Amino acid sequence: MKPAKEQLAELLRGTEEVLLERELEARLATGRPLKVKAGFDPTAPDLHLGHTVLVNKMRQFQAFGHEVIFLIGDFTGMIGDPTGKNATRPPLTPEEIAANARTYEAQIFKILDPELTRVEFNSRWMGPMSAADLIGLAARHTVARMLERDDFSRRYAEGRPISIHEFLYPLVQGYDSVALQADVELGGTDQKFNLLVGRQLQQAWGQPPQVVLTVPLLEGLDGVQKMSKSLGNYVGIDEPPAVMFGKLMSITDELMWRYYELLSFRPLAELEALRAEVAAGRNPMEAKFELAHELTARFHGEAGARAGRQDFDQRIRAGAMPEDLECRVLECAGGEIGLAAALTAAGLTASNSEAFREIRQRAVRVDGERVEDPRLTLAAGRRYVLAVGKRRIIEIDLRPA
RNA sequence: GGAGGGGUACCCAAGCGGUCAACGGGGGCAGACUGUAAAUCUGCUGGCUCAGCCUUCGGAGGUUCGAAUCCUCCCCCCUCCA
Repeated sequence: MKPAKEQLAELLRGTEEVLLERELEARLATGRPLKVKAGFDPTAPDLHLGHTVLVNKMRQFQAFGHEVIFLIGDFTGMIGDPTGKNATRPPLTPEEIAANARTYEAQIFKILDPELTRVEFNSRWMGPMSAADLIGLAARHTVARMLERDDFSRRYAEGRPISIHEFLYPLVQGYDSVALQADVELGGTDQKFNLLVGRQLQQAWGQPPQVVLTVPLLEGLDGVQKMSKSLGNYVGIDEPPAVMFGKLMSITDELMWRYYELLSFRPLAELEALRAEVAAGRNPMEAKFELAHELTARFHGEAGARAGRQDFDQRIRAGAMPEDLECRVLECAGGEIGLAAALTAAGLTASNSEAFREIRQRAVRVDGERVEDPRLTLAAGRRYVLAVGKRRIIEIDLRPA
């Protein structure tokens, strides 16, 4: 095992906060493998790059020889992390949980070593717990401390309801640390409160309190809001290589460095050197290529990364026609169809009005030829390649109705 | 229960009787340029059979030659007091 100092330096990379750093250093110094826990919601096994910031941190611990515990909160999943608008969630069936767990494993084992990863479900110890046990657990925490949580205090102050069961979520998550005798718990910054409850409960059970290490929430492709599927600014780790590569190439130069810091496995010294090269005049695009390559290769292998790069070069840089153009059959009455109507029917524009606007802006091409006349019609009985701008392109097979 | 403020296009936000399909910003799309889908500049951003027409400003009525703008009722949000 590497010296504690060296481990610590790596572990602090991209980390938001460590409570307490000296405790972490002390435990690393013992030289024994630490139990490092991170919890995941069983209902959303669809990971994107934002989630992998945490998984990457787990990987670091693993690489240093520590025991990483991937905890699936199947029991806490019944509660749902308090948001103020939830009711108790219907419990997932054992089949659903098993299926979600498999999905998780397929995804995280692209980052973590399956041999060295312990997968746990908190229903293992929470399930058998009796009502008396639960009361005993609840007795270890006070309402005042619970209300320290932002979410709760705000709702309480505003007079909005807080259900008793919502208090159980942090308690159960905290008790997981007791059950596992965790040395370290990892989580996003939004998890800080829950992680701290773990420390407190461990003390109540006579265990040394776990070190809490939080990682930032990754900004999405827009560079502003946190990455999330619902905002559409995400890169899913199951997305096809070409899509993943392309999305990563579309980020701003500035955001690229943030992604390097939080997502790349390249050593810090190397990143500093890269940054210096770009500052000295090297094309940032090349640095972005390297980032896109590394991340795409992580989830799709070297071949996938090369394919992504190739797709990008052909379609975006050279502006070449894609090989496998989607072809859609369109029928038209009267043997011909107005270009605008055809664009809309083909799904390239949202409305005829938009189609007309695009034509007027000289953005539309038919068979590669730029169209100037908004009233152009297409005769049925052959195929056309329609394009709006560089990215929206499709082939249609126009048939008489 | 009392007092007041507000609901405008994807989001924020002007407008307060005609020149409003509705200022401005964000987002989105496109064009130019380039180092890529980055940066910058420019244009567009309700619908249609598109040099013309049609329907929008919480909902329903009304006044008027004419309303997002005035009146009535209704619905919904927010702030302060009890």
